[in-house]
Amino acid sequence: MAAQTQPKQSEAKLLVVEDDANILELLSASLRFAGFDVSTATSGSAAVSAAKNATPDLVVLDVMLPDLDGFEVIRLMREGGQRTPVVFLTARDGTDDKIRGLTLGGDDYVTKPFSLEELTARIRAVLRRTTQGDEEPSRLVFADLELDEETHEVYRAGQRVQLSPTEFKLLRYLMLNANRVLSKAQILDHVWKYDFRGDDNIVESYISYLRRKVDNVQPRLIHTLRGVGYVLRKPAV
Amino acid sequence: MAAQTQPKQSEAKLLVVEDDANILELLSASLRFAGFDVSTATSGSAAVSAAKNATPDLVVLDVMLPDLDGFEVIRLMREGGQRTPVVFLTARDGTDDKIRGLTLGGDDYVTKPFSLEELTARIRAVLRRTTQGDEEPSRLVFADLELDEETHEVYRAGQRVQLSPTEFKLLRYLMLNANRVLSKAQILDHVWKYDFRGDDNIVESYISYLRRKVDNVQPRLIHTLRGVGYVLRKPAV
DNA sequence: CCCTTGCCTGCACGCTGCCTGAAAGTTTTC
DNA sequence: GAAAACTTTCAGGCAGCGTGCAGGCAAGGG
Repeated sequence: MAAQTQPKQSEAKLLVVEDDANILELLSASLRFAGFDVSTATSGSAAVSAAKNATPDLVVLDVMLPDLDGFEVIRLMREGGQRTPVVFLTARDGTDDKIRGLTLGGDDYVTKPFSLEELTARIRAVLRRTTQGDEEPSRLVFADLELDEETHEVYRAGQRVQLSPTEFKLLRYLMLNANRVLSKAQILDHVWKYDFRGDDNIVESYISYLRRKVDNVQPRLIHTLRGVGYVLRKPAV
Repeated sequence: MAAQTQPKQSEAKLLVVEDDANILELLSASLRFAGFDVSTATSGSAAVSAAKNATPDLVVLDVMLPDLDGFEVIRLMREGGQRTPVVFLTARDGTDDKIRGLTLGGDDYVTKPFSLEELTARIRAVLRRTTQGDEEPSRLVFADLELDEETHEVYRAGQRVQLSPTEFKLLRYLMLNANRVLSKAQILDHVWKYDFRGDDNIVESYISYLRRKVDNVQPRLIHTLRGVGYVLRKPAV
C-alpha cells in the first residue's frame, strides 16, 4: 500500500450520511485517506443538524435512511438556506424516478454497489464544478498519456484510444497514483465494486488489456513488480 | 540476535493482538527489539479495552481470534472515535473473503506465515504514511547504495539494479542493520518466513546473488566474517 | 605445508506468479 | 428481442524465482 494524499481538493469537508455501519466505515476510512475532512451521520435528522453545524462542502448521502429519506434531508437543508452539493448513494432499483433530474443542480449520484474509484471521481467532479475559480483541471497527464475525466477521452502519444468503463477506471486509478506501487488487492479494493468476490486474476486481465491499448509503444509505462504489484512510471534512468 | 535500535519511529506504541502464544511471543520480542513500545492482548475484547487505555499508534491484529474477529475489534475501536491504523495478520486460506477492503484507509495486511522483515516493513510503511509531517523518508541510503522502500527501486553508484523479492528483503535487512554483524541464523530468522525449515546455505546463496548485483564495484560493502556472519559496512580506513 | 572447516557459486529442479487467448456469462445498445 | 460490447472465469504456457546439492576454493590452525 502506498500513501495517497490526493493532490488538491483535499481538506474539502465532506459529510457522509449512511445507516449501514459497514459501508459507513468503508467510506469514511477511504475518504479520509484520500485527504478529505470527513464527518458522519447515520440518520436523516442527524444529517440535517450535522449539516447545519459542520457546513460541509459536499454531502455524500444515502437516499435510503431509517427516518427521513435523502430527498427530505436535502429539502430541509436547503430550506435552511444551504446550497451544499450532494452525491447521492442509491439502490440499484432503477425504478426510483426521483433520482432522475438530480444531476441538473450540479449534484450527482452513484448506485450501490459502487467502487471507491467511481465515488471519489464523482465527488471530485462535483467539487470541481461547484467550486468557482476552478483551479482543478479535469485532465490527468502522465508522460505522453492523457486522460480527460469529463469527456472520458484517453490519448497515448497523441493518438485517441477507446477504453471500456473498467479499463478507464483502472487507468484513472493508476494515473492518480503514478509512481506509487499498487498491489492487486489494493487495485481490486478501489477499482472494483465493494461486493466483488472474484479473484486477483481479473486485475491481471485488465492490466493486459490496458497494455495492449495504451502501452503498446515506447517507453513502456505500466510495470509489473513480481510479487508486489503494478506501477505506472517512466522507465529507469 | 543482536541489538537492533531502529533509527526512528522507535518508541511508537504498538498493540499486538494474537491468540497463538508462540507467535505472540515471537512478535512482541522482536518488535520490542526493533525499538517499539509493545503491549499485547490475546482476545478481541481484551484488545478493545487495551486500545482504549493504551492508545497505541498502531495495532497489529490477527483477524482470527477466539471471541470477536479482527474486523469487529476495529469497528468497535473506531466507533469509540479511535482512528488507529492497523496491520492485519491473516491466514493464507484465501477462503476468507472478508480480506477485501483491508487496504482502504491506510491499513495493510500480511499473510501468515510471514517474515519479520516483511511485517516490520509494513508497520514502518503504515506509520510513515499515517504520521503527518512525514519526517520519515522511505529511502534507505548507505554509502552509494540506495533502496526505496515504496517503489522498490535499488541503486548502486547511481545505477538502477533489479532485485528479486528475497534479494530485496535481504538487502533491506542489511541496510537497516548497517555496521552490525548479522549471523546467518539471525538473517534466516528475520528475512525468511518463520516456518522455513531449510538450512543456512540459502543465506550464502542470496548473499552471493546480492554481491553479484549490487556489490560488484569498489568499495565492497558486504563483508564476510568467517564463522560469525555478514556485515554491511564501509571498508576499514 | 597440509588438513579441516567454512564459504562461495554454478547447476538443476520444481514451484509460483504472471500473461494471455478463449470461452462463458452478463449488461447495454439498438 | 437480438446483437454487440463488456466483464469474468478458466486454463495453458512461460519466465523468474527459491531451494538443495555438490564441487571447488580460501582461510586458519596445527
